[in-house]
Formats: sequence, structure tokens, C-alpha cells
Amino acid sequence: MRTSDSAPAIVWFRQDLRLSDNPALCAAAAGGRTVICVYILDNAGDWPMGGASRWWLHQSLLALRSDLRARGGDLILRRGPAGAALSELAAETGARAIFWNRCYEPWAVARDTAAKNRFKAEGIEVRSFNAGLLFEPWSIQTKAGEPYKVFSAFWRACAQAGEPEAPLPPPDVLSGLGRAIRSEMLDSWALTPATPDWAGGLQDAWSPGEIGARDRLDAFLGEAISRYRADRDRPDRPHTSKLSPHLHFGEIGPRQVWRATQVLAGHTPDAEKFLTELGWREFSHHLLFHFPTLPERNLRAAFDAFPWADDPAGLEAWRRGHTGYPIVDAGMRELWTTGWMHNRVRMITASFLVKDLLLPWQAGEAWFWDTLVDADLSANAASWQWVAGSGADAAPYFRIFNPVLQGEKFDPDGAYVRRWVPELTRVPPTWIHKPWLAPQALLTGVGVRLGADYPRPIVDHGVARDRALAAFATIKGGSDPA
DNA sequence: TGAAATGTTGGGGCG
DNA sequence: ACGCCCCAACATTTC
Repeated sequence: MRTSDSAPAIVWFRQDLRLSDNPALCAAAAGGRTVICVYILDNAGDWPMGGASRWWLHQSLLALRSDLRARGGDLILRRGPAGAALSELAAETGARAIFWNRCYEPWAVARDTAAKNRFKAEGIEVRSFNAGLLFEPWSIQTKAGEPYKVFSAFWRACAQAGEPEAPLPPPDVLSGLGRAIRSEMLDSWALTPATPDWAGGLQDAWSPGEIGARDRLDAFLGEAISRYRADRDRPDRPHTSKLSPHLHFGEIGPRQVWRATQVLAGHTPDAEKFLTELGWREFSHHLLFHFPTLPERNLRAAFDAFPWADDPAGLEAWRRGHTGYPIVDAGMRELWTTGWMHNRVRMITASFLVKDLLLPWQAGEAWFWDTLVDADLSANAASWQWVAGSGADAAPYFRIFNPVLQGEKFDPDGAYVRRWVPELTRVPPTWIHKPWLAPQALLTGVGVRLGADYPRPIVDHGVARDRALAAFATIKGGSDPA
């Protein structure tokens, strides 16, 4: 049924840059209604998008606009504040409805609530939908009505809540307004770096957009997932999904990933393990929604008294991948080059920052926020607090990774290190994770001068471990339960 | 989704 | 043959 006489509806795109499984878009397009799709660059909130995220957003908006145009629609670009921009767009186009899919960052919730109240007062219909999560954060709670703070209990409760909803198909055809609507030039937003252009490695590594996301999922489910449980911790092997940036920007939705995994991989242990990782994504959103200071403040207040170090040189060495610990440096360089780091190596590098260098987790969180293409406020904050031991269901503080042992266990041949730390290319597996212990003659033979070609360790792990445990002892017995 | 320290066990060398 | 020591190898405890 075509209702050409009805007023157009605005779809406000945010972290849902896709056409399929997009309930806001489907609702707007229902009955052949004219749809106006808009993305608003809005620097609201305490966490403006980092450099890598801005690069991704640029590519993803190009892809979304192209996909919309292919179906008869278009993408309008405006600048914020979002409420005012939407109001203006509605006035220009005669739209009487605004639809969006929910965001869950505290600042986004506040912004969207204000917008909803504003438009309702103006007599404009506003509806929001779930496109980003399997389960809404407020729908999962303990018997006492509290949010969960332990992952396993949270994930059990999700299973009790039933199967996630089936994903929606994309709308067949979109009818645009038929006359030009003012739109800004994407290039004028300067989301991509000019000089120096550090984005070459990102360009090589990724295909942002809905098609790229679907290709990545299909490739993962077709092959890599077969050894997911066994090899997901091996940074030298390609058995992770690498869907995180696509999920963050909503180029694919968790319901689509859920459904496709069950259809293509069945209920195998590998598939279950992978779906559990989607569970951690849900858990992070749950925590941030219920504990909005998660990105800034220790969830366990006892950590407020932790004696962090002040070590700008150590922080810089960590950022640049010059710590002298090959597995740490490989990870930090992979991050800088590609905007992504293998999950196991994220844990190793994070443990090194917080426990070996004794630097506050917020320093690591800030660097990851700026450099990760999958930077997500909830996952970043929850994960850093997990490593630091200050968070929910966190690793105990005394669980300190040994970067040599972790390297030998998860990168046994050193292939991952050699890929990202070319100085060490010719160092044999025996010494690749501890070159400072190699015989001098061997190092000379493979052309490595420690301290010149590759740094000596900036801290002795054994000493650093003792220091970390001593620091932890000063806050142990605080008011928080262990 | 740790690692190190400490404890236990059992085989083999040796007097 | 027997007891003693040494020390991997494995288990448990502690941080």
C-alpha cells in the first residue's frame, strides 16, 4: 500500500550503518513512506571519536550512502548538535516522524532522551528501536532486580530470556523526497588524516561498510571458526572473526551474527565459544548502561587509593611498541598500523601497562580509544577495568602476565612477533621472546644490536611483578569485597 | 581469560 | 638388599 500523501519520516543513523536488520529504517519505510536518511556529526559527550574511528566512519558513510542510493534513497549529512539539526531537517522537509536505533553510551542516552522529549512536545512522532544488542541492558537483571556484575551469571540469564529475535530483511525500495535536501560534503568533515597520512595500513587491512561486514562474517563462518576454540588465542593464526569494528559501527548487527552462526556453524563447541564472545559484548554494554562512570572511575572503589606510577617515558615506549618485550611491541605496532590488535595480545599489552609499568588503566584506555578502529566505549572501559582488577568480574590483581611466557605459549614460533617487529626477523624461536637472554654471538650473527636495533627491556619483569604486588598490598583489605 | 613458590611423589644412582 | 639423596614431574598453595 503506497501512502504517497503521508508526511516523510526521518531515519537518524548513528551506530547502525546498515540497511539489513535495521528496524528504524524498516519502520520508516513501511507502506512506501518517503524516507529521509541522515547522519549527524555530533561531538556531544566526553568521548569524541578517536582518529582510527573517524577514519572508519568516513569509509562507512561512503558505503552506506552508496547502498542507500542503490535502492532509491540517499544519505543526508549534517552537523550537530543533533536535536537542533533534526529539528531543522524536519522543518525543511515536512517530516512528521523521526526514527532511530538506540545507542547506550550515557551521554548518548541523555542526548536521545532530550531529543525525544523535544520532538514529542513539537508533535513529531519519535520511535526508537533495538538494532545493536541481543538483549536490552535493562531487560536482564538478577532476582533482586539488580544489574549483573558477574559474566557467567549474566550470560545464563540471557539464555533464560530466550532466543534473540530474528534479523529483519532490508527494505526493497526506498522512496526519497524527490527534491534536493541540503547535505554537507563528507570531505569537509576532515575525518581522514591529511598529513601525515597514517591510514595506509588501515586501508589495506579493512573493508568498512555493510558489504565488507557480511563478507567478513561469511569468510569467518566458512573456514576460520572451525578451529575457533583451540586457536582463537593464537595471534599468529587467523581464527578470530575480526568483526569488532563492523559491529561497533553497526554495519552488521549481533542478531545477524547470531543467526548466521547458528545456521552455518550449528551448535558446535566452536560456535558456542564464538557466541559467548558476543555475550561479553552484551555484558560490557550492560555494565556501562548501569554503571555510567565505568569509563572514568574504578568500579571497585578500593582501587581509588592505588599508588599508580607517573612514568611518561614508559607510557610513550608502550604506545610506540618500544618496551623491549617482543610480544608487547608486536601488539602495539599491529594496533598502530592496522587499528586492531589480537585479543590475546590486548590482554598481554594491557597487563604490561597496568602491572609492569604500574600506569593507570585510563592511560591505556585513552590510547586504545584513539587508535582502535573498533573503539567502543563499553568494551574498552569494561575490558581495561577487567585487566586492572578494578572492574566487574575482573581478573584478580595478582594475576600478572609474564610477557615472555605468554609469547612462548601463544606465539610459539615467533611468527607474530616477526611480522610486526622486523628488527627481530632472524632471531630463532628459542630467543624470539627474550632476545636479551640470547648469547651475544647469536645476536651478532642475526644482526641485532640490543639497545640500538631493538631496545633492552624497559623494566625487569620479575622486579616489576614484585613492585606491582607490593602496590596492590597497600589497597588490599579496603572496603570492597574481594 | 596466570605465574611463582611450595609441597609431594617416585624412579634411579649410589654407597 | 636396603636406605639415602637427588631431582624431575606433577600437584597444591600463594600472590
